[in-house]
Amino acid sequence: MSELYIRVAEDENEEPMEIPSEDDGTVLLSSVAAQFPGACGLRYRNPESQCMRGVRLMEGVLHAPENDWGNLVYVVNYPKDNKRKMEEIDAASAVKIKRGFQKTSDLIVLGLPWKTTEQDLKDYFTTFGEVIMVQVKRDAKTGNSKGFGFVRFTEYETQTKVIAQRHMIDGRWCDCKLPNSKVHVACPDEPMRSRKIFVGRCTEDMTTDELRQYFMQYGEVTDVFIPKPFRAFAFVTFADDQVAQALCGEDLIIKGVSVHISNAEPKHNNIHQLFPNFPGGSASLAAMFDRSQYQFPSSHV
DNA sequence: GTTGAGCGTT
Repeated sequence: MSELYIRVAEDENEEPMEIPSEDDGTVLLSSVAAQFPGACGLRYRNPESQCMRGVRLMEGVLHAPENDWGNLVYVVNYPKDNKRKMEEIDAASAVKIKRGFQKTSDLIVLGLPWKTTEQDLKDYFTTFGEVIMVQVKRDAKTGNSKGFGFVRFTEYETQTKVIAQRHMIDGRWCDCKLPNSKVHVACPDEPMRSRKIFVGRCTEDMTTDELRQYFMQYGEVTDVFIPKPFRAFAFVTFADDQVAQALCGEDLIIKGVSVHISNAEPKHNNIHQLFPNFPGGSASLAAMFDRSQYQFPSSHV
């Protein structure tokens, strides 16, 4: 109750980082994840038993043991396996890469300050890994930045890391994403397993932040979408499709309400809704789309 | 000479 900050580290022997607590003495999982992307909880060594203990987590809120965080160093938990760290998860996905041989692709960098140059971008992103291309998109006439650009890394691991976090560049928070044109091109012949879940029976008081905080315990959340006006459901997207698939069919309790998790259906399931003038039947078209790398514009797949 | 969600002239 007394501390404004609690000390958190990836490992007991590593340099701890101070994480702010809330007014009621709790700590938001999102506060931890802001410094340790992908974190799903905390643990600590109980001074009496010398055993590791989990910190109580309810709906994205971490509660102090014995109502007092004390002076302990708390250790970050990562999804799937408490002993497994983010690097090891990345290593696991590196196995997939070997199999499917995933190349790196250009990443779009959104939210750049107007003044940021390509040299600035290169200097910043080189701190993550070797950079092979940077671009700042500019108006052809004036030369003014359009506020976004592109970056390409040599290592796929670097790309994964960069996408997973936000970036403070010249005083503004920026996001790096796979460009729309490249989404799902990375693994063309893999069957599409959605990273997005449908959350049914939502109540109107559930906010995107609350849903994000809740679902973070299962894995890294990359997007939360609540249709407006209220329609009693939401979409949550995870970084890992396995996390999304594992939750399907579950009934989960959020803010005391039972919500139902199922697969997110594509928003558009009729080709002719997208291309009303396209000749011929839809069967061959559908087959074509199954094999294509096309992503439905602004849909929730 | 302004701006702030988005998606790439060469």
